[in-house]
Amino acid sequence: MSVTIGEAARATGVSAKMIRYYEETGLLGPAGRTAAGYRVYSEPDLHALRFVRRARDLGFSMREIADLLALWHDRSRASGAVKAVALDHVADLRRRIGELEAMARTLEHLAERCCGDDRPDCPILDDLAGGAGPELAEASVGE
Amino acid sequence: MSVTIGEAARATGVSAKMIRYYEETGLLGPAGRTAAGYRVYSEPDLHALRFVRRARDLGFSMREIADLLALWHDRSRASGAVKAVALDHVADLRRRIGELEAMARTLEHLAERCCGDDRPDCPILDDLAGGAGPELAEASVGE
DNA sequence: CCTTGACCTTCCCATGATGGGAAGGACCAT
DNA sequence: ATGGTCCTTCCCATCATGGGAAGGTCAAGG
Repeated sequence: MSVTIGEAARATGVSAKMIRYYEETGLLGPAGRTAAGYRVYSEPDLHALRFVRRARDLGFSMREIADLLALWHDRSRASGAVKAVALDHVADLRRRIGELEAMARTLEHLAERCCGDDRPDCPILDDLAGGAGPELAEASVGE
Repeated sequence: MSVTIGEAARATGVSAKMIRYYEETGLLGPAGRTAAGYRVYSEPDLHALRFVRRARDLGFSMREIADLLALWHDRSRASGAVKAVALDHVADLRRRIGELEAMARTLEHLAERCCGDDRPDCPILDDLAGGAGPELAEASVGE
């Protein structure tokens, strides 16, 4: 019925280190203990660990996961509240994607113009050194 | 000709904190000092700081920036070496973009199916709780 | 000359999520 | 009883950045 932290880790894909950390920071309540002080996990505990694991896979921060766990445990929650958390997170993901995309595009443009052979001339370094630089990134984004 | 760290920070967009950190970690050589121990920066120093700033804006890690600085200072570098660093970084950016994109798509699919009103039923929480979950993310990526 | 305010110095601490590893106790099978 | 595998707590590192304290410096103005 109850398993040790190592078994819980294997069963949920959350490392023992992280399980202790989640407990320490209050994301999860304190685990049960054996007489010898070993942590023990029952089925509902494993369920919560899998929940956290899945939320982390979706990129939620621990703060957001704490909110989601509270909503999960609140049977009278409004689904709109959950949706709001999810969509906020999506907006954050989209923003980060946009930033990375702008960087990637700028670098791809620069790399295209770099012959990439033994000669030292390099538009990439020229850009970094402040040549014509910063505007290109903006232009690339809007393109 | 020479400016203090605060002026260098304003002139390059790199915070004084970070300028000291770059020096401490060896990314940049030790700055000159006044008799009183104040750091002083000349035009070439500011140029290097702008280089670092621009590279960070493009998402390069400090390790990569160290490589780029070395290539910049090496007048007999092969542009192919610079291009390789840049394209490695682009590949890393693209990989991260793909991961975030998969998360965003999964969440958007789940949010679409969530009515988002006062009722408690919520496919988002159902998914996190392990309902039908993990496969959906994979499917979304390949879609 | 002295004060005031803006600046500089170093040093320590925090972030967020994760891993590594040491020292020591617990448990189980032989 | 012994060895191997687990558990416990505690400390440290990551990566790049910021906050802030305690104290020295400098320039301007009274």
